[in-house]
Amino acid sequence: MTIISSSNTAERILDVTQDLIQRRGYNSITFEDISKIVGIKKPSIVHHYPSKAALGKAVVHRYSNNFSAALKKFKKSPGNNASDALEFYFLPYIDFGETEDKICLCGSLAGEFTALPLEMQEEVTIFFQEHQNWLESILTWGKENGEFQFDGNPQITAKLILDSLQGALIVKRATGNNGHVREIVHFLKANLGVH
Amino acid sequence: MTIISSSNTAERILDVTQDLIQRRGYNSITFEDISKIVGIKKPSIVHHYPSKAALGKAVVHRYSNNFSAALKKFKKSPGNNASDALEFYFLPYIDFGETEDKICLCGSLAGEFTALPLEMQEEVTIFFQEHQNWLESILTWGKENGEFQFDGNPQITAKLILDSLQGALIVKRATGNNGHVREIVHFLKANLGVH
DNA sequence: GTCTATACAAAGATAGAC
DNA sequence: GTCTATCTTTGTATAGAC
Repeated sequence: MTIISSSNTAERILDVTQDLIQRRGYNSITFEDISKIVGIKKPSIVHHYPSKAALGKAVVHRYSNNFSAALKKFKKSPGNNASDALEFYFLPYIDFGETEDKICLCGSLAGEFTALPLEMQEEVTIFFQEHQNWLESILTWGKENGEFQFDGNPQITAKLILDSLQGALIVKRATGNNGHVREIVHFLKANLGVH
Repeated sequence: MTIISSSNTAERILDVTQDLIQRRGYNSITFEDISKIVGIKKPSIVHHYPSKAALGKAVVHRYSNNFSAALKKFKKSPGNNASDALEFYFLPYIDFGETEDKICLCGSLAGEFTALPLEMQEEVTIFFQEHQNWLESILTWGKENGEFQFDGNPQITAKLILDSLQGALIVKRATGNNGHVREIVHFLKANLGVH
């Protein structure tokens, strides 16, 4: 067992590809775009990832797993309450919303869902299901301990939060309104009775 | 001035292209895809629309204008109240949500926003701004006459409604949950105090 | 207004040297 | 692990006949 399990280049290819998909989508980017930014030639990408679909799948898989691991870890950490967890969940959306043109990786891919290789579709589906479930568990937790006050059940409330965050990112980018995501987050919190 | 201002083929090209973009996005579709469905050859498309960007712009422009005209007309019609108007607004989203894989045309394009020709970006921007404004006016109307009860101002509430509907469509398609959009619409109405 | 033929560029991918 | 060279297919677009 080696300590370094993958070359630095393989990771950098993932980083650059993820960034490009978040900005421009999957179908419009090419090996040429990626290779120029990484500073290698096209066949070097193929050496690390045998096809564009394989590269795409690796990118979503890493993103989804990193996200899930962070959520799971945060929820289990002692000293955090439901409000902290929700605040933690909002952070990446706020960050993306403050860039010029970045949206959630899976939000970007969901916009082209049916034009995606099947192996990528599967990863995107899992991402949204996990996020719905995690949010539902946080809302249930916060409602039971009195941190949150809201009508409706935690499941549909979780869906509304996820949908509105994903929607906020694409609408924000298309309208150029930099405060948009932050406003939505603030409004969602107010509607849960937290500040 | 002629009664028939464009050939039937030109319209059918728009119809097919719009449908394909709603299902698969802009960058993944080709003249070949469109021509096969319309039943003509590729150069015949170019005869009607000189470039893919011009065709794309024509599609968004027609969609956005038709949508705007319907909204404006409905609001002005005698006998309609704010609740009717909101219900009217939800209809296309519910319809898309009940298809296998269709989302809002502009939601689809917003997902690839920065990979779109500039002339298309401009149309998409206008679409979202007009919808935000129309929703805000409906919410203001309904709040003032007592039809709606909600915290927060009409502007941010309008944004939340638009964002959550757009987000609901992409999340619904990616998760395959057919009831998703209908649930969100029901929840949004409940939170405005209407049934 | 539609077609055949074709130009031209770009894409994903492979072979094989270093 | 990276490169040059190349293959094959596909995409947008043009020319010009019918």
